[in-house]
Amino acid sequence: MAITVNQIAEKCGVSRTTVLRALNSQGSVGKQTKERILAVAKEYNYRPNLLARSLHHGRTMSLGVVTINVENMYFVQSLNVINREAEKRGYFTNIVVCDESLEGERRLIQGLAERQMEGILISPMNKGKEFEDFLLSLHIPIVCMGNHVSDLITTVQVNEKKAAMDAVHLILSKGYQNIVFICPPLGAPKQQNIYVHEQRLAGFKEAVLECPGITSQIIGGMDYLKEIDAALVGKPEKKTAFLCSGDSYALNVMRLYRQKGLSIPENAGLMGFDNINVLDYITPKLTTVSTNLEGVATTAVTELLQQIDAADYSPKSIYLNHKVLDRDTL
Amino acid sequence: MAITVNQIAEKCGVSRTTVLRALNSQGSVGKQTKERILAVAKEYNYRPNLLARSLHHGRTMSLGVVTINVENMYFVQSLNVINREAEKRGYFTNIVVCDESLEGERRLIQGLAERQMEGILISPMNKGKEFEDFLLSLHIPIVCMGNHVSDLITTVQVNEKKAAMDAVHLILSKGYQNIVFICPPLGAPKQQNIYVHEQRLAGFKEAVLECPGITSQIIGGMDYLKEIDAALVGKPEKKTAFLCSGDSYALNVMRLYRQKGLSIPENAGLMGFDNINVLDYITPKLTTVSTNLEGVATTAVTELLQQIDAADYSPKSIYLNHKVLDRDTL
DNA sequence: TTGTAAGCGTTATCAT
DNA sequence: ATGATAACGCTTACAA
Repeated sequence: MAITVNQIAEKCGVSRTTVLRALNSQGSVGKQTKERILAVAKEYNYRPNLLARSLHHGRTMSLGVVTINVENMYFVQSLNVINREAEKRGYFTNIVVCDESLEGERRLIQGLAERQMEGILISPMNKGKEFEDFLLSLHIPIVCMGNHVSDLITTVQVNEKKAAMDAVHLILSKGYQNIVFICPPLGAPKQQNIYVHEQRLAGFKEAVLECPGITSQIIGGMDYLKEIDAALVGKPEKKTAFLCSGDSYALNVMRLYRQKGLSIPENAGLMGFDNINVLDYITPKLTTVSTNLEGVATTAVTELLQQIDAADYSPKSIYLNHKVLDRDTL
Repeated sequence: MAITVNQIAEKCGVSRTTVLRALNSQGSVGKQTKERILAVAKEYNYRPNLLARSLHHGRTMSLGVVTINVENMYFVQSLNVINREAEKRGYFTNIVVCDESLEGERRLIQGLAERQMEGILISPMNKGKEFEDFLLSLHIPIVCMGNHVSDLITTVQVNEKKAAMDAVHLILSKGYQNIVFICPPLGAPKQQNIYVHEQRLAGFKEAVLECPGITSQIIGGMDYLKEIDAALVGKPEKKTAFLCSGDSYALNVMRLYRQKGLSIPENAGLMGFDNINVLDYITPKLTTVSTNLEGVATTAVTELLQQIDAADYSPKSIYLNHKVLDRDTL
């Protein structure tokens, strides 16, 4: 469709080499010839074929990013950061979305590899030995964000367990005596990677155990809204707070309470996780934990680029600091 | 890095042709040879280089999508739809984000073209003759969503003008006598494409003109929150509603009112545009106009694929129907 | 100043 | 059943 170097060469009656020299202004080309070549290139709107170029020198200068269903908002806000950071270093960013399918994620990663991405950023939904082997077998620099898959792959995350413990401590410091941990991903199929949520669960359990006299409960699965009522039966005198393993779950709880004519935090405390952008628009302001999505993304890109550049890179586990945001729902 | 057909051939002491036949199980290959080849391919994890393949037969089976700053939420929700639709037809989707830079948008489009995308989907931020010429000069199938750039490029949109008129009529039907149209993009640099918002403005003006006795005002620019107070001076007895050219602006107004201790819709009516996903979490439920983002996205992909397949495709203007959502803020 | 030739990895055609 | 050869578009030695 577009004109090629060869065609320009033919039209101008010179060799491709000369055309190249003219286009890239390197080496020496006769003034007349150069003008003629540039004129033709412009007229036919020459545009280099980057596939061919990449094929030649083995570099695409492109990174692949695999995103979960963007509607989930979690992680979406990292995309800008990733893009900006990569662009600074001269890389092109290819984002693909896997629409919450385990198999889809694998296929997309494979596709990115076949398209010769120089590195891949991923917040994996898959897990397990087989998936780990798959990733390793690609022999491509990879960095995981959040979910952990392998010690041989650099993972950037926050210390989720510690974060959950801090959350529990904050809740207790406000005088709550009953804590319900809401973690829908626990109901996900076993093959699915819910490392982040498992860590939060672990932190929750440990923190609660340390405090005798506190009652607690765990709700997993996507029907959590329906289980909330049952959870409160028999604890009339206890001050209850919900700790949700993700802000959007907390927002759903908030909506449910509103629908029932109850209010937060008067009738129950509420706390989320992640500090997603939409919270700006929500009232009351949700108490939550910032898991520094932007920071994780930036670090992940930096780390990925290092891995691409350095022959002797060795995989790391990087923990960014989280921050408890004490706002209005506790 | 990864092993190539040539290397397999060498290792097995056969020609590439034979290797290919074995890998693709076409043509006939000796049983022994085939086994040997497959074994080596598996051992070294052979993975076809799609750049090379594409270079050969001139097809990448990939679409490019250019997204504005994803934090804006508008349009983000289309990404899933686009991806799903493209995948159904066997296409790979490459998303890139331009981070609200006019120049960045151009560079990315160019980059996608150089990477031989077979078609490009875009909700353009640029406009004008020069940009139009740029797009046309690429000689690649392109479909615009929302913003219009050229009659020679298929554009999928809703009738924004009509939608704005419908919005005004709804507001008036509720007894409001003063309407403030809030449209921050009007303050954007002149080179920026704000076609959608201009259409909404036009619809607003026309609808208001038809109703004598109604007072109205237009606030443009990003400082709209600061101008709201001034706008209400001298209209104490008039029932006022804000019509915002985008849901997020409306959410900001809502927040402002809340901060002042006022409430919506008691102290003022409020209406948005687009029906973005986050509205699900917001109370009171924002009255708005659904501009069918998903529908636009689906249609755009379908149209783009048609354009890729059919040699005789001719550009269209496609209008999807909008829907006024009469909810709780009027 | 200009050109020739080989190569990147894949595929298709035509031979043996 | 297997191979040789050319081609896709671009780059880079190495000549002339």
